[in-house]
Amino acid sequence: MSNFDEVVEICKRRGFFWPSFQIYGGSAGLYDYAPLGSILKENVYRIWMEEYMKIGAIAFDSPVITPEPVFKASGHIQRFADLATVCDQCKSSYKTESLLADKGVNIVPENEKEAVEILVKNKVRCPKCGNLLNNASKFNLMFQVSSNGIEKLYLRPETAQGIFTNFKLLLTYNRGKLPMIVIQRGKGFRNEISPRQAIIRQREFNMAEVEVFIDPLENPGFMPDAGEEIPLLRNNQEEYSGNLLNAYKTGVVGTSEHAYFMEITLKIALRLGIDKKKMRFRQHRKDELAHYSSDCWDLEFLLDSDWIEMVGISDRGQFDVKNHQELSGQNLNYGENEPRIPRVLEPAYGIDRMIMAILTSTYMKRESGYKVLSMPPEVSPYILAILPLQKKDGLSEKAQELFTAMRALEPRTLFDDSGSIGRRYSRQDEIGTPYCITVDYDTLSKDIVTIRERDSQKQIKDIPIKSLLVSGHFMENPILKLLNANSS
RNA sequence: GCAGGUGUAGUGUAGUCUGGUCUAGCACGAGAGCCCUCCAAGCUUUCAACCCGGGUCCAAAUCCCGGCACCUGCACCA
Repeated sequence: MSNFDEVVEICKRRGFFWPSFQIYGGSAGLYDYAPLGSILKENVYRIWMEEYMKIGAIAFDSPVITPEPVFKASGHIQRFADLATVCDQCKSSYKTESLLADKGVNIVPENEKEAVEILVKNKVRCPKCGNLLNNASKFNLMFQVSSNGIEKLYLRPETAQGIFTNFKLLLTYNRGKLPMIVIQRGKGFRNEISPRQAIIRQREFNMAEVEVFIDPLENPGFMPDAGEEIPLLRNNQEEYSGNLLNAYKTGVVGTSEHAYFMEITLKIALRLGIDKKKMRFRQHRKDELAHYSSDCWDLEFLLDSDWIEMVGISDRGQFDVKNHQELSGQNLNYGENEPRIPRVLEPAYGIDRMIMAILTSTYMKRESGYKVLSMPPEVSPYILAILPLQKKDGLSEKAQELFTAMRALEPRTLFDDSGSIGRRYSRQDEIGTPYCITVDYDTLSKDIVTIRERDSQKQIKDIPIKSLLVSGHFMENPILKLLNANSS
């Protein structure tokens, strides 16, 4: 079993995620977040939002169902619906556009009919078997929603357009000032031909997008600190390793704002517990850039031996706002004396992929073979488990009593009295709970408990219960500092 | 979408080739209990599966067809 397979096995068994609708045989590319995963996902979103609010972001939330004109303006109707050609001899399928490009025909056909005409006229053959090709069919990567039959509606493939279409209102809200950072979390939908690798490639997925609106005439003043070093792979294949300030200064990253948001992104990934040794930034080649993008750096994560895109930080320039202005006829300019279209930098986060990165980064096996998810406490679904040393002699009841009191203070608290104490610790290790409180005979006589830390398996004994039953986050309890000092 | 492979309790698997004591075995898991003063110990006991539909046959987990799902490769990945 690969590392990835082992993590997926834990996730299904313990309840991080499950394939959806299994009683009807399942459906490709759709996953449920199970009880533990649902909490984990919220933690990821919370941390993401916190980091952006620290730099002044404002929040937004728009519908997933979106009328057609929005995607006409954004270019998704044209560029997101590919024409596909299938060889009727060997059944291989191709993107019609690239077949034509290979033949030296640089026309993007508008519809099926035109595509067939061009294919036949140029005698395009199947690259595999040499058969003459004569068909084309439209494959839309966006899901269309049926409605009254007049208005065409789509499920959004990205959350961004909801923000762009509200640029004017958001700008007013922001007292007319740029730069303006708008964040939105939510679902995105893409009709993937072949969804794969559990929650890595789904048809419905969780996104967290940021649109940074910048005055094209002014320096927005975003400048990275000399923070963590990270490998950067440029689109000319040159590799650079350094912090993002130097990456900007040496011209590896084109603008200071691009470098700045790359740094914020790296900071979030590290806070989530994703292994720095398994991350890199990679710049898109010109031919792989999205239709709206002029430059893009992905934060990638190494999953077994494949690099997976987690975050795309894309320079969308004036593309979207400009197109919405043209198509809607609304004035979307910024500035009174010298009206101008803002330009946009977009960090877009694939939350499900980040979750997979967290899980595979923090997964480890003890020498005994037992498995641990050593997630940062703020990320793990539960922070605390209350465990009686044994079930008998009133220990279970005493633990239950403490649990009820603790859970009122720290809701991310579990109780478990089944099996043996070792088994209970192990269960908590496997779902990433960083701290266990053990109720033993001293608890009955002296109201003191033992705290056990997940990664080191170290314990501190003789903790008075009343020092735990204090308001405020459990994570900030000074007792834990003691434990961390002891275990290091 | 194409080609090949696979599909057995919550998880991982045995059995499939060669149809028949398979009323489907094992391990982990989960539940109840016993035992136990700290890292999945042991004991008793319970729960739980042949992906779905059709066909062949006296008889199908096993063979055939269709569907669905998963895996690998190709293509796709805004």
